[in-house]
Amino acid sequence: MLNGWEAVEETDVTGQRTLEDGPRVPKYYQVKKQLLELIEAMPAGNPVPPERALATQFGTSRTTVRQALTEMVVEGRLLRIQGKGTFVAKPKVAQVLQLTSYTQEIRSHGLHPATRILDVSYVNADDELAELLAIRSGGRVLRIERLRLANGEPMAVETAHLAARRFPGLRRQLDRYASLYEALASAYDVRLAEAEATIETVLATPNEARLLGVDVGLPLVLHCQHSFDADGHPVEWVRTLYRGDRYKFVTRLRPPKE
Amino acid sequence: MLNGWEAVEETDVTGQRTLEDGPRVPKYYQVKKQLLELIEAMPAGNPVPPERALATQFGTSRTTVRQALTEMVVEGRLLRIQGKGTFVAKPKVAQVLQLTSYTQEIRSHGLHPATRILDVSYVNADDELAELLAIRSGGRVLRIERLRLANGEPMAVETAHLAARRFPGLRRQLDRYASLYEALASAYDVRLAEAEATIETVLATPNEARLLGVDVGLPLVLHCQHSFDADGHPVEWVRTLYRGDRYKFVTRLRPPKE
DNA sequence: GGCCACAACTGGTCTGGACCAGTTGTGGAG
DNA sequence: CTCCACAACTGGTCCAGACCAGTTGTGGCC
Repeated sequence: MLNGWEAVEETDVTGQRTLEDGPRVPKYYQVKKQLLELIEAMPAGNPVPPERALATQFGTSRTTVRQALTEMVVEGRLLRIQGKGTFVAKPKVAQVLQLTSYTQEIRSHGLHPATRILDVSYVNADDELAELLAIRSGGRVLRIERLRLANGEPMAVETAHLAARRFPGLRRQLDRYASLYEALASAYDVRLAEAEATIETVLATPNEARLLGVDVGLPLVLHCQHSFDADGHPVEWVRTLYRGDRYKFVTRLRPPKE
Repeated sequence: MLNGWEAVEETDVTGQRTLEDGPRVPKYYQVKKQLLELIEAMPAGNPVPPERALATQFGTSRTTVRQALTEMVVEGRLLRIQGKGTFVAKPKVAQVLQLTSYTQEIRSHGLHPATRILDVSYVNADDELAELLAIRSGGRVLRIERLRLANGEPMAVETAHLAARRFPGLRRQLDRYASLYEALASAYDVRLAEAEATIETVLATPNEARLLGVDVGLPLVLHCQHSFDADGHPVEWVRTLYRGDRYKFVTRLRPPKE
């Protein structure tokens, strides 16, 4: 009777019952279905019963409950915080795939954007990066690592790479302007005209998990963007890790050119 | 000595050793790092030692090894088949986000495309679908569910929805042409001009897992596409589930219109 | 009321084991 | 040689338990 969860009627989960006359469905998936029904009418932020209570309620092991909960966390339906509990998650943010600044994008969702600089340093380009930035192998590259937040909450880790030779003194210019794109436009008269991007699923390393405030192994969306100016010269290569549980992406499609 | 794996020198995993003077790193993550090194020089298709052998080799439990392997499967580095074993996976297919047919797209990767029709039926549109297709709520919609394969291997499950009223007799026309888009062009003089798409991470349900030949809970990429003709009228709404371990997506970005 | 220690609670990791489900190999019979 | 039954192997699911790590509540002291 601690949180009132014990008062919920006990549900028997029949692991062997099929959903659609097909082969057996895992027991944890049955638990997931029932949990989805349970949270259906709950507003974002609403607490969900603790794992141990759910295990008792469903008459199953905590491992099985955890597996169901984990899937719902990955899909962005639940938010799990060690020591605090499990809560119904906010809807995903729809990120438009276009060349715009993070700040503008987040503001368009009515959220308050913030950025924390994690590291700014010069590194030497390996073969791959050199080719992307059209510099010689080993050339100097400015590397800017940033944590992107919305309403104080980490949403993405972004690492930008720009050729030092093309943008001399850029590191110092960063202090004068509100954003990298503003610095490029004002100090170097360079604006992004086009980019090529790839998107794929990766899992959070311990480092990334720490930065984003998530558990190790949570699926992230890796977005790598290769940007060009109006003359077609490469400007930057940016690698961004978005929380897969917090984002959906929107884009416009056209037929291929002949 | 069954497969020669026992001859590999035993590695001691120190779960408490930190990677970068930060907090502890999970033991399974250490195992993952070592497995990544192990498979680094292996070609696609190469077998990986069985879980039980790896558990012995690393001096850890099978659960811990499984957790590491699972992450590598999710990331598309390994392919796991029940009863057979675990193998180094093929590189991801880079899918360009544009309006083109599945067949053309797969062929451009030098793979052999195939499509299996799972279901073709008329359904009544709910409010949301009706709005997407610009028909009244409850109106008739042709629903086409297909399994997309490459070299005989399932890659995606696709469900297209089109307004029956706009395309009378489309169901019968499907038998005359090689693809839906060809049928639309030839029988109705309709070509897709533009589409709006969303992309997000979901996990395979038991049904989807069965169709795609993967395990329940594997992360998939959900791609929902709302397509229009040259006059801006909606043509279709398509929901496609791609294997997140097999695909990366490519797109072109431009600045937003003022 | 504020502070602190401790207990109780929460989720995260790991162990060992049992059992299920799919694949492959082996031996015997025809 | 082929076929079949069975054993051994593979990965998938589930259990119970222990322990770790973070959060919150409680009671006692000032």
